[in-house]
Amino acid sequence: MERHPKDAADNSPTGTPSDLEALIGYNLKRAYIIVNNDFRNTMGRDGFGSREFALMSLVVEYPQITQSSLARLLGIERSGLVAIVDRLESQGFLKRVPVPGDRRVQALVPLDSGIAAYEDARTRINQHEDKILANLSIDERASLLTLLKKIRQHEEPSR
Amino acid sequence: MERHPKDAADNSPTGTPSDLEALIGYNLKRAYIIVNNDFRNTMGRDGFGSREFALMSLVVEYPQITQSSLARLLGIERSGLVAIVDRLESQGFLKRVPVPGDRRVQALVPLDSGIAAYEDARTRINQHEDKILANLSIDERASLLTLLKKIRQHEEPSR
DNA sequence: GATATATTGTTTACTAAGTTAACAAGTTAC
DNA sequence: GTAACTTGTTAACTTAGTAAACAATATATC
Repeated sequence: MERHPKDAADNSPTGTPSDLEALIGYNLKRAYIIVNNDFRNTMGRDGFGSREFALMSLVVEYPQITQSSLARLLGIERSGLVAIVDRLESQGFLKRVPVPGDRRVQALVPLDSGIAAYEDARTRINQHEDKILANLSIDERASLLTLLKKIRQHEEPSR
Repeated sequence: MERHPKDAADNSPTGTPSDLEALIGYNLKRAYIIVNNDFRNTMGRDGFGSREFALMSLVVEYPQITQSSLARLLGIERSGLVAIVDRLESQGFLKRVPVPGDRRVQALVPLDSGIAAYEDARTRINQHEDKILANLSIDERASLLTLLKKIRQHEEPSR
């Protein structure tokens, strides 16, 4: 009952590898969508989204980091960060603290429950990556990482 | 004048490769964003978006293809396709034609100006891919393509 | 020390690229 | 003939952002 009615009208997948399938950009997008969907499924409705996770990861690694630094590291706009930080703060995962030297700045500090949630997410994400990369050998994973980073060299250094 | 004021407050990038940077998912997303942005810049304000291009590519390759087949091939919902097809039709790049055997279906047929626009986009996209993949050798490109396709094997076969 | 320029966090309004649910019209399976 | 399904479509919604403006504060330059 899963069969699609070989549309009388069209002559779609003849097995020919289309132009499209030879494009890195197209494959990158499709792969990204799969990975992102599995990330969501793995983390569940209430868990970290990928932005929240990435942000917490950096806050845990660099306690007292500034929102502007964070935006630069994550490659997103300062304005976009606000909502993410708001959410994480309201969940009690981090707090904004004033910085002595500069009254414009509010440094982000991870709270205990935030660190715990991060560690927890971290292990679930390892499983998630193991799952989506099940078809790749260890070498292939390393290779993929390297290749993606080579593409990332096209990033504007920090704006 | 491009220097960022080494925030007195935070101890951000110490050169340590963060946890985050070791994740394929994160690198995939960052790479995807770069590629997508360059795609947009390459195609310009009025050119094809990536969805329009992908769709036109398949319509050119499989004239008379059905919207449902297209949605399956592209991995998106039928409902999402409608707006894209509307736009391409209003631009005179393709038309919907009724199909003799099945009155529910409207096959998509590329028009001459659509084929021309596609060919044109195609060459610009080749340049775009050459640009974003400039750091990769021919072998590395092939390898990247293969690895991305391996991730794509996790797609639900066609729903 | 005054003034110009820049940075920080924030709000608001916007856009892109989807999804889900519902529907009428038409088709296929039993 | 009826039940179940497919097709294209609309409408309402969600997610992940961007861009522009702003007040408060900091830095640089004369």
